[in-house]
Amino acid sequence: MESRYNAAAIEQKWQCYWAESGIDQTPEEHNKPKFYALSMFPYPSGNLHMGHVRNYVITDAIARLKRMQGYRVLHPMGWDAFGLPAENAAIDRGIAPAKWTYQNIAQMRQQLQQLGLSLDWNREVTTCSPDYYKWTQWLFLEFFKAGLAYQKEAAVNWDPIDQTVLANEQVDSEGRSWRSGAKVERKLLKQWFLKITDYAEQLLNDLDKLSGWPERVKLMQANWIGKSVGAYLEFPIVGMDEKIGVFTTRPDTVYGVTYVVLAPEHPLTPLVTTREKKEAVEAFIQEVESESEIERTAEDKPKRGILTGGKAINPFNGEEIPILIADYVLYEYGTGAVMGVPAHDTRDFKFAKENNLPIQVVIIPEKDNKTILDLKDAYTEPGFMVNSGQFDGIASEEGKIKIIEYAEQQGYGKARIQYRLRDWLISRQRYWGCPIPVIHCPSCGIVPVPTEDLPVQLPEDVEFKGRGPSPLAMLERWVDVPCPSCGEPAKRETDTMDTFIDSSWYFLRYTDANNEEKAFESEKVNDWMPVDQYVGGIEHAILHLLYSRFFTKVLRDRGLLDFDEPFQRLLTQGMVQGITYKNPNTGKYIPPAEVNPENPKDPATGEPLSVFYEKMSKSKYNGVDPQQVLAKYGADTARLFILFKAPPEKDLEWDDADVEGQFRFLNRVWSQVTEFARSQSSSSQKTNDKGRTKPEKELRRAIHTAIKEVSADLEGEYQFNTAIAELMKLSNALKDANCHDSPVYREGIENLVILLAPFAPHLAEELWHQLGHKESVHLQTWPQADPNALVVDEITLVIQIMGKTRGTIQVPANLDKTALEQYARESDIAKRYLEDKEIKKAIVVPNKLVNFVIAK
RNA sequence: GGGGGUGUGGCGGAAUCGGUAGACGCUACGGACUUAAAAUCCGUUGGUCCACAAAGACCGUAAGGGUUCAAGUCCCUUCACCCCCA
Repeated sequence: MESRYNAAAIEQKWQCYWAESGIDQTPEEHNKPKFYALSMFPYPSGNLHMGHVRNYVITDAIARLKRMQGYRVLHPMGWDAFGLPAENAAIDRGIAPAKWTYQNIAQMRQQLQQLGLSLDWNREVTTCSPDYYKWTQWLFLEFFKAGLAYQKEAAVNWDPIDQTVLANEQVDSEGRSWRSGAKVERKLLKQWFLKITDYAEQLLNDLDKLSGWPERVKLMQANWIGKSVGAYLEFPIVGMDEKIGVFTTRPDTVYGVTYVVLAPEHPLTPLVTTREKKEAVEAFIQEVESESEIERTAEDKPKRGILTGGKAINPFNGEEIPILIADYVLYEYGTGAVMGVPAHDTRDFKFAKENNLPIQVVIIPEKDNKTILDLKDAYTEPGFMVNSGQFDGIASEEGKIKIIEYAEQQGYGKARIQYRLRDWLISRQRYWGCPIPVIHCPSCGIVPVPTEDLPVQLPEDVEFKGRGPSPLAMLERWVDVPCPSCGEPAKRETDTMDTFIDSSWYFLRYTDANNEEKAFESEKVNDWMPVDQYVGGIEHAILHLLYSRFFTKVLRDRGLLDFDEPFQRLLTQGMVQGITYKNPNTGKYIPPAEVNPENPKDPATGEPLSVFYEKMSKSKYNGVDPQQVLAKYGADTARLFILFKAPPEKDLEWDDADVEGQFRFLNRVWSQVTEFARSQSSSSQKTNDKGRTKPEKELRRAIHTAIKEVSADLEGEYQFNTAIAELMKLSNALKDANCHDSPVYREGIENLVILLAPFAPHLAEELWHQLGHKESVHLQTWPQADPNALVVDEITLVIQIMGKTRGTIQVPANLDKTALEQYARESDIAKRYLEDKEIKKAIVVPNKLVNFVIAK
């Protein structure tokens, strides 16, 4: 037996033991309630960082707790393994993406195992593995069959030097490619989309079912979906049969329309442009083409527009109004055209002022006060309609309905609900992703790859040059295939899928991870799902979570599963921040190793540095490597520190001194328990259970208070920080107790070890065995507080005068109000303050306090 | 601009219902042990005042006001910071 706490030795020992005994595998018995604990799976970059550690430690503590509380727990792990970095490694270092990825996975898996996570590795899921992406492809075809996957022309970010499509995040804020530095262009290409907009209403409404989600995440999703209720109105073009359709949330302002704006890419643009304006319009379109969407719509940028020379008619009043094109109107959004009401829309107001367009007031704040408003800004509040023909005098809210009714009667338009949410563009012109399983046939069109031919495997003999189109597109022997339908020569789709597709169903696969016949067995998915507790970063608040919800609803409608929402409860953990030193004058970050923390100065210039906590990152030199922490203190200390330092959803400031503090605590527990274990083996245990002494009663109360408090802290919200504080109190109470040879002391020691097990699993296991137990501590039942032990016979009564606490006295518990008031009146404290004062009334809170109100 | 959130000692953070503000930990300081140091153990640690100590008083949860016997907690106003949307 080691006499000192040797984290490295015991952690290795028990990790081996757990692996051999299979204790972390998902139980199959169905007599217990299920609990599905899930962490967001990592991208296998090769190195575990503190953010990962925090994520997985939180989920593991929950999984271990739930097992002890009698649940059968599914707690799996996998890899979000497709993505760009693997291709960059291929380009920069000549290593095949698959090889690079699998190497990283092996390394990270090993790092994860050192944390002592109770994961079922038999259910490991790797999205780049053919036995996973076979089913990603199969699911894509389910979407295709349902009419939810389609191709259309869409503007993409095009790098003219590398001749490739870029994702938005590969374009910097100045609109340049991260790799080539070229100014990114917008180009129309045929792209695959998933029709998430068909589910917009459900995705919005079902947010109400997610009571276990943080409000702000739900709010972010609702904003992202962006439902707006309004009208679709049509403006006939002068001299043509065509009409310009617009969406507006303010049909009540339609009499104030003084112009119409088309997106430059709008198909009507060339038709409405007059000969005189043609040159200018074409030049403008070219200019806009080179701008990114962000540049075009940024609020602080001036809105640029140009007259096309064409005119439209406002069907409500028959007025002719000019047609413009402008950069801020996007073709992909809404109808690609907007009506301009400068008097009542802030953006239109600015645009009209900048472009000298007329402004017509049609809403006024007060009904009969027709004073012409001197508009310094748009009036966007509700009011009453004026200059609106037969609608004059109507309140604007009512006017919206009236205008829509009228438009429907006259055939000018109709009510419409519009969403900000757009269909999900899933095409990526890249190699390291899941191939889209369709074949383009000159005679049959788009033909899905037959199920028996799945997966469409990624070819391995591929060259990566770093420029040009996707390597897949250049691989003729892979692209050229016979059409599955007619047998004639055809071509494979060379786009791969957005990696968000891979992560939109991995949580389903875990429930049946090794199924070779199906993506998953419905019975198993329905048994384990929904995920009871999902844990991950707030950065996924919108996309990943929305896409996963979308997938779930589609698969439900395809009859593959029978629930509406995938994640019952969501915990968004805060960032892990490192101490950061920055020279405020030069803006340079200084590595902490070069700084004296007592007096932080720039080693180069001697200038004082600003010191703060910021998200760990290489460029700021403020990262802490988990490997080094594990090597120095062990996993249990790291786990305890992370859980204790801050509540899980708050940011966590990494502080070595606090890590040290947790290490000390574990050392104290170690000595406390091992000393007890030693004394037990030499001296026989005394058994004087009858009539406990006062110290025994007090210690028992401390023990059961700890059980009660720790359990309460982990119920509902997971307040690990206060739970661990309770364990520290219990340890302190055991230390101060002077009944070390009593059975109550053993009760305390054993409960301390059991309660510690979810947080410091290795140490708890070792100590449990040292106490003479043969079975794992992780198989123990979570203790229940004994209500008898919590009974107190004396309480501390607070005595207040006029609401100010003046002292406390000890009185018997559970006295009635009269008795309490009596004790309080007779106390020295009361006597001192109440001498020759008149007590007007006494407020008594049973078992808590007595407050005397006196005359002034 | 709209919406949401946060603000408590030197620091991280505690405080079911309105009922002893500062649990637990870190830091700092003092002491014990040691030839010495580290480690460990013991103590003190919101501020001000009363020469010190004790006893005590007053102030104190971003700022100001209110409700109440009693406010970190409820209401109003203001400020600062963060996030999302535009």
